[in-house]
Amino acid sequence: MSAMSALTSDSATPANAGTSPVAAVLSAPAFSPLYQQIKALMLQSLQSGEWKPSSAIPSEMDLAGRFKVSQGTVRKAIDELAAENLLVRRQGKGTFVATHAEHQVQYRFLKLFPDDGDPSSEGPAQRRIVDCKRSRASTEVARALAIRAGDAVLQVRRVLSFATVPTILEDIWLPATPFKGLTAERLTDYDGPMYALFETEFGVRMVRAEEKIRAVLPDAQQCALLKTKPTTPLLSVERIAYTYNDAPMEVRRGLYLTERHYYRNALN
Amino acid sequence: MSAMSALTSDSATPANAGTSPVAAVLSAPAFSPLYQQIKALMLQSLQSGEWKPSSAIPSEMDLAGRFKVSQGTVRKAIDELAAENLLVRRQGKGTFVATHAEHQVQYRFLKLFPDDGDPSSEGPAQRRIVDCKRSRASTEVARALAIRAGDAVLQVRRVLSFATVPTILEDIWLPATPFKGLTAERLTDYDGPMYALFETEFGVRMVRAEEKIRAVLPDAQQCALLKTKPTTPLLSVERIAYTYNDAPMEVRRGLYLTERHYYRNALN
DNA sequence: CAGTGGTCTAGACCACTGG
DNA sequence: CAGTGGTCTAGACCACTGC
Repeated sequence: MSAMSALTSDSATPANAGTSPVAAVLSAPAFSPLYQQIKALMLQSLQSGEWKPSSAIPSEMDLAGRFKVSQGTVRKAIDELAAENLLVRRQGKGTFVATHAEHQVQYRFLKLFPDDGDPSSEGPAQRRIVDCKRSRASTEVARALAIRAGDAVLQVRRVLSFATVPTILEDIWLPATPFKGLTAERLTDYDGPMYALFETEFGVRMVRAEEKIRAVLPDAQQCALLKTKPTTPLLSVERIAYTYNDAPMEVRRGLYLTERHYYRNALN
Repeated sequence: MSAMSALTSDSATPANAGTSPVAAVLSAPAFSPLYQQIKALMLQSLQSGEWKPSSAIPSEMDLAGRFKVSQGTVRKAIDELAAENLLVRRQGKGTFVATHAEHQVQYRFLKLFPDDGDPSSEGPAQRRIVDCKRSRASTEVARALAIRAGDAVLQVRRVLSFATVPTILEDIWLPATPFKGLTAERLTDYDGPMYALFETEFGVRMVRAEEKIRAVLPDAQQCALLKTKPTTPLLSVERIAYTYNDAPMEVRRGLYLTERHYYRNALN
């Protein structure tokens, strides 16, 4: 039964009934629960674009039928995807593909807050695109983006100001191929988080990121753009952002002025 | 049946069967799933010290019997407590109260890593207690610790060095009452994370923390302790650490030298 | 081998949303 | 009202640990 199922185990004999011959031979157990397999299949639907950002995915009962498993198993797969912020559950409405657009929780990856802790107190950020050009990847950028040194990249430089005070200077490197057609105009005209534009215009959804933070002093050019003195220490925030499958899709280096702001982090 | 149960709903009629009269009157629904109530009860056992760090809690079946609910409901409560790092599950062995002692994952709250990313490359940190004295809480410290300004606090200053290079200067404020008896000797002699000592000696377990990070320049005294120049920018890391119940139990201000290290953060 | 946590099922009912 | 996610149960079997 369920001969067409792409899954390892049979629905009539749950959970890899009787360790498979393969597993018995391999030194690595390679045991994978059913819900992990369903999760992997759902990830493919997200990655392939079958399920688009902000749209609803099939109901739990639908998916249970499609995958020939019980609702509870689908539930557990969705639970994990929701915990990773790939899906959003809304009781009574359905389960939706997460997005960087819409919602209050814009700027999900920006951890800089004004001293009073209330982002709304200073209104929306003013964004100025300083530069947007094609260039070639340095060895460092290439390594971070998992491409070859010298490959084409798009390079963006911008300044974010809060309450008219220049506060963030960012240099951004993007692989040229997925982001073909990105221009300064498009960045300037778009009203919303940059990652939302990446989703809608280029089908690239940033899923997670890692940041390395240091304290630095700005050089002359950076001082000019941020209108600071060369003796004012700044936060250097190096970010690598990843799409599905842990594929790096952006390198970003931010310089944060922390005289009236701080970088907030929660330790659990 | 189950007349002795401390829970809201009856095991024969699951999940608040028929919205309670109280809830119908109150404007706030005040609906709480069974597993949340079990979770709260388990939190009490942790908080009261009935279940001690690193020891095993009763098995899921035991708890299910004790609370007169099914194993699945207990499971969901434990799942959440494990996700919050309060419990640790070990298949085949049991569920254990998490601790800052033992295990590789020491220094869970320290996010500073050497440039090569491998904490083991530079060996264990050398710790030097510079000072440990009784004093009175400033208004800032008092607010953070939820005590009154002028209340007694313990103040600790220490320097951490990696590969003999002074790298972290920390000022720590602790409420005097729970930490009565803490001395410089005890801190110096103890071999392990400070939070592990807090657990074993004072029964205070740090559960989570929040950090505010800025870039600063050191003053003369800080320069002397870290052996740096006054023009070397440093990371200022202000931490408030909380025990159970979101009760703040420590304020800490760290100065991190980031010439050969970086503060790592994962964005999800 | 017994005991633990981990997975899976089938079915029931509840809470929430929208037409 | 139908449809969705959310909770709860009862029971079965699997994977892992240690005696």
